[in-house]
Amino acid sequence: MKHHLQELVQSALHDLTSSGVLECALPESITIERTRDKSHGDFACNIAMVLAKPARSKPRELAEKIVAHLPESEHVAKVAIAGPGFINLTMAESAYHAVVREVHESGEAYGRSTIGAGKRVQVEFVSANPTGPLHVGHGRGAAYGATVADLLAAAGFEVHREYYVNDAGRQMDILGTSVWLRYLELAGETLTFPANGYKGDYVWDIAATLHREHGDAFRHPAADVYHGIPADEPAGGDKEAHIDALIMRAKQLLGTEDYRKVFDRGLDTILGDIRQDLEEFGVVYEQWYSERELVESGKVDAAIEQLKKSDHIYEEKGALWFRSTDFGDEKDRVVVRDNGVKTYFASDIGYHWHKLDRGFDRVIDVWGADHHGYVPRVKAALTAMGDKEDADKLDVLLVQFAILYRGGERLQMSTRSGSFVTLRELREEVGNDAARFFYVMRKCEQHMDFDLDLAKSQSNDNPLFYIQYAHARVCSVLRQMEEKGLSHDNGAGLKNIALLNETHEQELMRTLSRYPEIVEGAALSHEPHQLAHYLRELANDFHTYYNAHQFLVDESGVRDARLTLITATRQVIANGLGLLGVSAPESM
RNA sequence: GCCCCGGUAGCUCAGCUGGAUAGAGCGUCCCCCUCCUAAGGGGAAGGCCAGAGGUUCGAAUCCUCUCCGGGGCGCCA
Repeated sequence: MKHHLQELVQSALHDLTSSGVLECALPESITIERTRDKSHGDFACNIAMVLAKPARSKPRELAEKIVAHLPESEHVAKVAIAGPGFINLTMAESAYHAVVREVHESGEAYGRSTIGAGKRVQVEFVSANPTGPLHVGHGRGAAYGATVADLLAAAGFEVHREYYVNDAGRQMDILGTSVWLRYLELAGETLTFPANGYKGDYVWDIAATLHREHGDAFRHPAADVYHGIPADEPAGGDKEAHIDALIMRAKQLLGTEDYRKVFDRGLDTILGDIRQDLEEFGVVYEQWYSERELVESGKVDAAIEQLKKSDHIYEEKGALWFRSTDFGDEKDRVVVRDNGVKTYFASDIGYHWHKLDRGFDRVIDVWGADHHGYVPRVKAALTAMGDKEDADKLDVLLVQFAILYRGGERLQMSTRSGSFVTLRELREEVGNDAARFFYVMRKCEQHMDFDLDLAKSQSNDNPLFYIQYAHARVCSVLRQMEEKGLSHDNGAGLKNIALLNETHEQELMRTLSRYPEIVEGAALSHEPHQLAHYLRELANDFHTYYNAHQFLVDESGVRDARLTLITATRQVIANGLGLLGVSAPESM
């Protein structure tokens, strides 16, 4: 609908320039907006005011010329010039009738577009270290990333969803070592667990499995394990040095092969749990990209070489530094530590370099807001290795924290307090639908208060309930219809569509017509909350209509037309909820 | 100290790529079931858009400064 109007104005402008009446450059796109106030028609165009200055003309005079050249359209009922020079357009009722027809013809595809033109977009999200189960903070990134990806797909982009698995590096070694130490305890050794180790119950579970499968095969006397290890923090030492030494000892005593077995048992268990958790949450990936494979393929080294070649690497205090300050970062960054170990940043340079190499037109990273300081250095590396254009292909979307509330009380989310922290627990408490919906109800850069009681409530305080109820109500009406021995025919409904002349019906049709614009806008701006808010409005229009009018009336023409309208509404609600990863129940 | 995000109705938030009288839900008050789910609907009250400057035909929206919240600034990942 909007695109149609843009074309009309475009054509008028074209006429004016080619006939020499208008002598100035035309803007790339013409802004057509929905009016806030119905007395201004359905759409407003500010083009006359925008062009007034370059065309050295008065806005209203220019508007008159444009209006005079607007091509005829069966869908436009009225054109008026108003205020400082707005061109107000009123659509014919037939335009809205056409929308209802289109909803039924397109079905699940209504709202999808081709504006993405098949451009390849990679969306990388969650990517939590597989050192423990996902917590509620990851949940927001999961819901947000998955929805952005689905919206982009609906807008015609070719989307590649990816999880970057940090299955290499020090944190994973700490996990492996933690598992081994717990295993030793289960095998009967007595030891003091390191302050910096992973203390969650899941580590015990993994250790138990390991012990069940391998018996005492990996057992070594605690005295040997701790011999010569520097003191831990509680004993007045450095917890980092302590755990690093234990990792070294584990590798030494177990040997490469056995260490890998212990390590992989931890990794596979946790990663399997994460995959299952996400899958149950309706979050699926095209690819799980392994950091270990990235490192082993030599891509990280190649990236460092590339930086060396272009003279962006220098050595200082035994470490290798990337001169990121040349590209606007606030300080230079270490890529290889003085002990020869590559930093996480080094892997990330290799990873992002490879991302661009894979030919994506755009690359989106969804990160927690606490990583914001990390953005300039990754962009710096991409610029250093390629050019500014490469770095510009990367969009980093930062997601702020969610704070959980229950009974008006803020929940402590520390692991220690034992109060609920994992995504799985959240899903079990409020359900997948509410979790998905509430996570994306707010802009990602907005700090979010997640009210658990609200998410569970069955009333219109709860926007999700309210939307799902609208869907269920339509289904209920159809069930009632069958009970009355009536039947419904969309074809007949569409033939009688002009009978829908109640204000509530026109309102509802207008809202339905906005859906494609909402999906497109939400996709391009990476803002799922726009869709969530829209669905609330649509549900509101429906509930209002439901209260004001009876659908199952005796007159079959009106009845068919009304049922056609409400089933179209049901379709749009289902489509919208589908994009948010939420179900559309037939009864509640 | 530097950087990022936020500050809009009593509460939670939309609106922010500048547009016409600033919106929604909750809460408060009033009203609506002989009728398809009242698990719903309608209406009212409620605002110095944190503050001060600037840009312009026009600013909640853009720029600068100040104040108040939250987060981040490792040879951690």
